[in-house]
Amino acid sequence: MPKLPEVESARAVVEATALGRRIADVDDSDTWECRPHAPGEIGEALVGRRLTAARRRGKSMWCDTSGTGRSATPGPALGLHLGMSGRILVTDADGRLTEGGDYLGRGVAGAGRQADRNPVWVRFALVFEDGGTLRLFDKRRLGRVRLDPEVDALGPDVLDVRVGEFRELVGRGRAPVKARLLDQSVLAGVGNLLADETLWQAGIDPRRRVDELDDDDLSRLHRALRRATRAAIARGGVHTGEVVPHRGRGGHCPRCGAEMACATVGGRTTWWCPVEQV
DNA sequence: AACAATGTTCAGTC
DNA sequence: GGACTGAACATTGT
Repeated sequence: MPKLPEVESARAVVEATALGRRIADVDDSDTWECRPHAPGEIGEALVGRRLTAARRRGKSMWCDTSGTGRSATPGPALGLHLGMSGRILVTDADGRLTEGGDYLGRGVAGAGRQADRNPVWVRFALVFEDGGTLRLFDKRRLGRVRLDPEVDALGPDVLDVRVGEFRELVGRGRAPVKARLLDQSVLAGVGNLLADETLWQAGIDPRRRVDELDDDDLSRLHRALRRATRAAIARGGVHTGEVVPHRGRGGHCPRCGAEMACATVGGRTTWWCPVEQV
């Protein structure tokens, strides 16, 4: 379930395994995943080019592309949004995974490592001249592939904002604090689970309006967000959080044992500890 | 078998 | 008119 940490892992894999390989063919036939492009449009723009960089901002990821043999002018960027269930696999000429080619990265034996590789879930693919591939598996089909994605509308990446800027961005307005954390135009990269984990660690009720938070609240929130994000990246996913596994009916706060509360906040299912989060 | 879940987008409301 | 809310979207697991 890709959130920022998974996207960062995928980006690192693409950077390590897919750059510099000449694109010989493109499967962009899935018109939903590749909307609003027509079939063949992405292929036409990319064949003959190479990926030159893999970038990420929040949960958005994209690759820069090189010129072709004829022209040195760089090609369009290739946006690869993983949505909710997207995974990227890179293979070599023999069809084997290139070293590190699983988005989970090294050393993480996540559940579904094999399960999510059903061929029918390949929604987009690059075929390299050397016979290898870069494939986007996306079970739930909420991902998106597009040329020159709009990334300017996104706020700064979670890990790039320091306390001062964080207070300024998050403290503005009067939305519930969780809704603000989820707003990608304010801060890029926080998903539903990471928001819950962060608020639990900071001891803040997700329904609190941001204009009711003081500097100390915002500082704690900032620290908790950085900590939760880095931990999730290091461990290979948001699901490794401290409180995330206790979301769900009958769950209890892993610190105080109180029964977790549940409501819709910011349009998303939200779980929190009604005792410690105030 | 109906429904919850997930992130983004878009239409709508205040 | 900016800030905010809620539903739609596709698909699958429960």
